[in-house]
Amino acid sequence: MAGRGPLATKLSRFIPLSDEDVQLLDALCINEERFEADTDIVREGDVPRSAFVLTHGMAFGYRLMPDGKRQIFTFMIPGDVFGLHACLLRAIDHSIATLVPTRIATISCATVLDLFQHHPRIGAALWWSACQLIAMLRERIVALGRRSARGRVAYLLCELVWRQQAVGLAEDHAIRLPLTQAELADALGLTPVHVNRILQGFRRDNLIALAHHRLTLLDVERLQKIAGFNQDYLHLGGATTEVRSYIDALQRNRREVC
Amino acid sequence: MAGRGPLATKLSRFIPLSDEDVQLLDALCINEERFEADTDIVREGDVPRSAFVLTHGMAFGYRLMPDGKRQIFTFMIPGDVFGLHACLLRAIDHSIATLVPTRIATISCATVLDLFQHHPRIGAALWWSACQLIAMLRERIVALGRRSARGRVAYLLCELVWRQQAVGLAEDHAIRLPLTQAELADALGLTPVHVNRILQGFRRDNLIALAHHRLTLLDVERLQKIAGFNQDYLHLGGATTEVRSYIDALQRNRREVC
DNA sequence: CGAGGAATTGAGTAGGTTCAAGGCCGGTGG
DNA sequence: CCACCGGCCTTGAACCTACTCAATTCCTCG
Repeated sequence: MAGRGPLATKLSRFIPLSDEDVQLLDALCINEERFEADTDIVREGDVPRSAFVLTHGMAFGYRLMPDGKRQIFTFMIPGDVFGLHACLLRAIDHSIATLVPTRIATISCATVLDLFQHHPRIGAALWWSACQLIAMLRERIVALGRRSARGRVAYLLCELVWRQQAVGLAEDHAIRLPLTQAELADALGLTPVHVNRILQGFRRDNLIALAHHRLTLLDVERLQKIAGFNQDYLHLGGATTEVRSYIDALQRNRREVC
Repeated sequence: MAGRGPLATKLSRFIPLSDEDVQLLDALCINEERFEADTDIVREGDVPRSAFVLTHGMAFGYRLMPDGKRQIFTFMIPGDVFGLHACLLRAIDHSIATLVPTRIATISCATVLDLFQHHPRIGAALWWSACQLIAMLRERIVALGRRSARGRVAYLLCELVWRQQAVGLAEDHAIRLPLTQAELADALGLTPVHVNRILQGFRRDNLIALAHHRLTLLDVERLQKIAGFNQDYLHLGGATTEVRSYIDALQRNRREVC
């Protein structure tokens, strides 16, 4: 794990990567672009040029409504790949902005295709990360559609902590949370005022500690119960042995051809 | 277009397919399994065996909460591919059920991988359909998070009509809509009672006609305004010429290798 | 023709919003 | 070092959208 970049760290959750794989993934992240906090990386209507890997910092995907309301649908943390699917489209249908100073590596569409064609193991791992993205979107829909405000807040806090744990950025259920209550509200379909009241309640009940952009989950079990869910949807278990051996076979074939 | 199956019809929206491609896609759909109405095709916790193509009928993806509440996040119509991303996972995190008698073709995971490796144009088109799925999930999040109940209903009715138009199943903004108001409610995060009142209002305002499971949008423009959106997110415009030529190049390379 | 699910309607309620004001805190400039 | 400023957090009170519960009617299908 030592010296390994966040992308390799994240993908190795799914399937063990060879040294060669890790080097390749780390190499993809060398050419980083730096963005200030509160800056758009991608804007609705842009023509897709490439996929992105977030290596440091934090960002979010959002859309603005005609009346100015904002909905946030994803938070990106180090190791997250995004825009992978959009390469084929005419125009991006949403915006992405940073929350803090953030570094982003770009991967050209050609490189993406090359990875899928020539590096089955990495391709599979990227595919898996897309699964995870889709599962998170589904979970958000469930939260917004059928969970109470308390349940929504509990769910989002758990998700953010679990994801950061998966890339080694959390220690003992504590993470840096550079979000305002307004941003939490825009992610959860609530108003900032109401998010505030709920966070107050959680603090009073000793469920969380949250101050100075630092969040600690004090009672994960009870939070999960409030949210009515568990972390299965993040599919952090890694590939089954069948899938692994299948992918390794592909990888061997590939090498023999070359 | 004549004689072409719904999958080929849908994918050719994105990129022109060769006769060979069409034959291949149609062949994938020959082995259909038939399901009754109101039957689970996939259940939460199942081990993924294959991807699916819905060829006739209609289905939906949903999740049940511990307290029995249900959230529907996707409706599948003919031509839709699903489970494509799940092949790599240990367990499916949601269920899928039919609304009406439905036919489903299964595509083994191996076939999926083969399509991506050996048929770049089809692979790209499947990729595009995944983009569309993701975009629809995002749109649902926006709807549940930031649209009023009226806006949500208007949005979903438009989406269902537009999607059926894209596979030639709608005539003049009219479709078959085999949903109960309870199912609409579970997709929109509302109660059946409230959905009912909103539909009443839409009928009174001559926005829609809806009876006997047949829906007609009488004033799409006004509905769009109520929903505050347009159909860009479905990415029905097809690939740009650059993308097309790039994919065609891949296809040629592939052929030369073989 | 009868039965059961779906649609419809009404009345009362509640969870979350809106509006508005005040307090805290970190950063900046003198 | 302190004073000021602006953004964010916090709190209160009134309001409203959508929910709940319950009863009635309508369809559809056997």
